[in-house]
Amino acid sequence: MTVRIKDVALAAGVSVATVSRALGDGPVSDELRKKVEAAVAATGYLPNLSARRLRSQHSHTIGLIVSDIRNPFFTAVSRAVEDAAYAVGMRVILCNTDENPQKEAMYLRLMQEERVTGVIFAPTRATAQKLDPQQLGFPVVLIDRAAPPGHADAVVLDNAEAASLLVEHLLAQGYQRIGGLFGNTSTTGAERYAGVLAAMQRHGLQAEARFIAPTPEAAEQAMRAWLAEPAVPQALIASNGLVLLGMLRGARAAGIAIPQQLALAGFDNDNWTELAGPGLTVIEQPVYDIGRTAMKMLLERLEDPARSARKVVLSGRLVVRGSTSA
Amino acid sequence: MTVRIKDVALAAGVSVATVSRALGDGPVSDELRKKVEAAVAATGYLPNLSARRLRSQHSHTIGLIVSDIRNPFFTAVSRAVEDAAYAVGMRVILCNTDENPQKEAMYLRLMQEERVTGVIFAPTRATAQKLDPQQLGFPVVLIDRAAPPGHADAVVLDNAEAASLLVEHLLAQGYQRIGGLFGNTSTTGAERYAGVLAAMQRHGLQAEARFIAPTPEAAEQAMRAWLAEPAVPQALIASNGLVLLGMLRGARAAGIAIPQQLALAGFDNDNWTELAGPGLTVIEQPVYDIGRTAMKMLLERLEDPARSARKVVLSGRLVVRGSTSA
DNA sequence: CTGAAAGCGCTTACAG
DNA sequence: CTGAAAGCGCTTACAG
Repeated sequence: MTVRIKDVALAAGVSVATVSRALGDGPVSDELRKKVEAAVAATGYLPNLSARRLRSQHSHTIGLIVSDIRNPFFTAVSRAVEDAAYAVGMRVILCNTDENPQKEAMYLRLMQEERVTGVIFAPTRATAQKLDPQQLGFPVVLIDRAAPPGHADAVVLDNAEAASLLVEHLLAQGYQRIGGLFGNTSTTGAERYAGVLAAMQRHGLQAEARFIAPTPEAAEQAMRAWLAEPAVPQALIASNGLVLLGMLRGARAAGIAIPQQLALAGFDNDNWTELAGPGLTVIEQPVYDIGRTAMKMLLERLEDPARSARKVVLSGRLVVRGSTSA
Repeated sequence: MTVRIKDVALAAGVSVATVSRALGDGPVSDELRKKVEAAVAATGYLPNLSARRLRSQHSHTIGLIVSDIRNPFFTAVSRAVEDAAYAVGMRVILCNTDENPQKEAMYLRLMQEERVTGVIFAPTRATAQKLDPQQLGFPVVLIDRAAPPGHADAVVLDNAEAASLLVEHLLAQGYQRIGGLFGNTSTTGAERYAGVLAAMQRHGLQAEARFIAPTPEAAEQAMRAWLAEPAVPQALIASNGLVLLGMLRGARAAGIAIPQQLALAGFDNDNWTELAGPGLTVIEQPVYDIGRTAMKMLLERLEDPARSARKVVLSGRLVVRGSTSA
């Protein structure tokens, strides 16, 4: 039925070894290479990748494990990872964990069964803490979220710097009472809160933080609840784009005018932040660059498995819009 | 180094065949099954999926080929496909073609080399026309875009109905001179234009259409050019969310107030359409349902390869917002 | 229910 | 440069 390398060899009048070499980069005379190419064309041969992987012990496959591809941050990262992967002849297996440690464990196990070349992973805090790339059997590059120092390669945003940009901007606009909603499943939410707090404290101020599941739904609910309370901060910060979306919806539902009654800002320069109302002030992450860099680090790690773990820290860019103009 | 099925057999004191059966659904006595399970746990055995695929001739892998995962429509479809696939023990290979027939050909070839179980595909018009699932060697379910009738299974929106909903709404609002920007790479843009035209003609009216590359950039540019001309329609329709985004940006850049100076509507209920300005009137597609249905059709096709090609047509929902209130 | 053996389709030492 | 042969790690008839 389907044509195998043996059939090509027969058609070309050479051995299967020669066909294999001609298809790869093996040493083959021009004459035989021509014959093989003709036979491949004549038979319509297509190599069986499973056989190739089994025999060569190279899967040429990497795993990309994120919480939800529908988060525009991960969508963009994923596109970058796939571009970079296909460019070097690798396949990508995409997994959505929904911030669920059990799903993370399941997919990590799947990655082992696939004998992947490596994995790019945005883990929950719970999983990041007990992650041991050594015993996983493949290199891991963390994105967006960091593990304990020295544990794994990582590409992250400079959260302290970005939070500081946001806080300094808000303070310059005259806001003094600043708070925020932060995701509670990853290190990222915690780091961004820490950055906000540190920046505030440099000015002798406090920050009021609440931690929630990093979804629009949870954020909207928390926002409504907060806005119903007596003393709401003058400016609120969201720890990512999904939270920011929920907060905006919550503010609108509560009839709160932005920025007249409340300033709103956050992380992730998602499409809608430019277009909603007066525009939302955000930290733009270099999303494509994060994915591309993660892939690059993975390839470097494969080149040199022994080198010490390194963390690439990228800077965000403050995009000022109307949502924070007092 | 890595533990193979042979090692498990040795540890359990049984044959490799028994281990294989115990791991699968083969007939094994409770006693030996227990032994095997203990040996698997003790050795930390993880099956090699490449070997399993090669031997069993089942890849348990499906391909998902779309133009760009960053289009929220495909993002949502992809999530649905992946959920459904993992639920039945299948892997998904995601490919971005950028509406480029050459990339489409390359990825279809890759799918053949992967010996995929099937493919879910949103092809360009060029590729859809010459697509022959028979000689591809695996079943194909088209999404968003149709092929010539009877050629392949497909899950599509009822574009004529949706376009009609949009047009009737605009007419009811008092708009008579209606036009639009439509994507020129897929059947979808053409079908949505045809739907708009048909609905207009039922009222004895014409529609002014322009065809462009379905990207925000191309749409913004076309929009700016259009708005600089003397006679612009009273209401404009976008054939998808990316085009709509570009049109809104173009209108804003030109200082055109929506809906006061121009009504704007389109396809795809992307997040930002709810939040931008007065809100944009759109056709909401059942995005998750499209992905899930495509996967379901693929599984049915695998069950019954002989059944005739069928097309599932899903209805869109009109979401009226401020962008079309005269 | 169980095991020995063949074989899925390749790549890669090993000889020449 | 080329070929014959081994073997990657499994599953699955084939016997018993």
